Amino acid sequence: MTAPREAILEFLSTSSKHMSAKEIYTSLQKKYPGIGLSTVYRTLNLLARMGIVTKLLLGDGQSRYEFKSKGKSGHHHHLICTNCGIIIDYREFFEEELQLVRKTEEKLAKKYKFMIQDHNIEYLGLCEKCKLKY
Amino acid sequence: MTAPREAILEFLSTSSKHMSAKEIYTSLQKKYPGIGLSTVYRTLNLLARMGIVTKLLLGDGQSRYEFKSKGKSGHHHHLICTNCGIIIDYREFFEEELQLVRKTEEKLAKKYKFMIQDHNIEYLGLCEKCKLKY
DNA sequence: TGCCTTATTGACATTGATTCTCATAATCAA
DNA sequence: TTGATTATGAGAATCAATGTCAATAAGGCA
Ligand SMILES: [Zn+2]
Ligand SMILES: [Zn+2]
Ligand SMILES: [Zn+2]
Ligand SMILES: [Zn+2]
Repeated sequence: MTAPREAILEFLSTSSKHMSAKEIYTSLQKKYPGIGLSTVYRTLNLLARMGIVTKLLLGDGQSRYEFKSKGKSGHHHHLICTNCGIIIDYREFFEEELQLVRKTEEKLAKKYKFMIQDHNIEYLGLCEKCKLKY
Repeated sequence: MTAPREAILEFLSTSSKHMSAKEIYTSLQKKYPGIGLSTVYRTLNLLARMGIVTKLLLGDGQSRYEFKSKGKSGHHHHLICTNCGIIIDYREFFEEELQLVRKTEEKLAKKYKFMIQDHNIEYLGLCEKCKLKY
């Protein structure tokens, strides 16, 4: 763990969610001048490969990253407005939902001989504001 | 519906899945020379906005598109190898999953005042081959 | 049918996020 | 220290996707 990496990880783990690489880079300049954009990208990819952060692909032209906090309180899925791009983290799973995910993972692992490591579930639609404007 | 649009839609609806814009463009050149790459992109975005094709963001640097065939036999979710990128469409555990998706949609719609239009569910892991090489 | 308005097309240029390159600097185990 | 190894930062390069714009095509109407 080097200083730039710690700075990035520390920032991600305390910041609000779903930041782009450039947003992270800019935010870090204030407290950590001199850090390079390349390092931000490299570190984010590294942390993603290590399973410490999640890389989100939301179709707005840039990847977004969020710290993957452990435990039930951290894990969540996304509700995304296809018009304005707002992202809502929701954690109100049905017990059934967790059970089903586990069961599906098992079945898929067996049938397709995959080693399943993660899942993404997202719902897309229009948020309260964008609903009105169609 | 113009000729280029029909060509793209016809191609997508009969081709194998998950094609990138450039792959679609190249494939069409054979049967439909003269079609422009811009037109391919414009048409894919149009069809995606119309809900006729699905735009997939898989993190390999380019969007992929698949025809969204109606009915239970068409709708599916994805199992993706994070190492080699292979994508498996799975359709089998559908009844339970569909019920749960509907129930979750209702709950989210009410709580967050969203109008939910679609969902993505994907499982990530290592495929049979990539499992061995870690 | 012929005319006119509007939408679409294709070639090309441009943008912009991400990755690459490479010389310098930090890390770490003897 | 010392030398081998890895990480860094500045800038260049890549390349998917979008924008521009003149030329075409579509579609409505007399
Ligand atoms: Zn919105
Ligand atoms: Zn989130
Ligand atoms: Zn694989
Ligand atoms: Zn598919």
